[in-house]
Amino acid sequence: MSNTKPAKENIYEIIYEIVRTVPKGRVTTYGAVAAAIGVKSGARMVGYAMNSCAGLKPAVPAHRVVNRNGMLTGKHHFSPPEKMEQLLKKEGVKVKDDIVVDFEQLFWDPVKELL
DNA sequence: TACCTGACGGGCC
DNA sequence: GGGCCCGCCAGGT
Repeated sequence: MSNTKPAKENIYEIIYEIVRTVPKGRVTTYGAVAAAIGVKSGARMVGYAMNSCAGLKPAVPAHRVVNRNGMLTGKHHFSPPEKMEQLLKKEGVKVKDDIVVDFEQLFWDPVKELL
């Protein structure tokens, strides 16, 4: 059937695809990705998907995904956790105190781009 | 099988 | 203006 909504089995793949669509030097939020997949208030699910993307190929730039406050809440899930801010800094994103500097300026809305 | 936790967000008091 | 609570979905124990 013309399922306008993808099977929940693809939800994770959709999330990974969107996260991979984030350009280098930019960052997005869980809520933005959740809204992009059509799951409102599903930010939790997005974060959970990130945890499942560890060691997944192709690699998902989960380090470009931060919470609404621009804080690297999921850095503790990296190995080592410093890898997250290291990658961000390496891409030109300034991170201080586990928070993305000028986050709103580097914020990249997948919904806006996908539209 | 059922309960609880978990990378969050938003609304309400 | 700040703090607290609830809601979402899935996976693990």
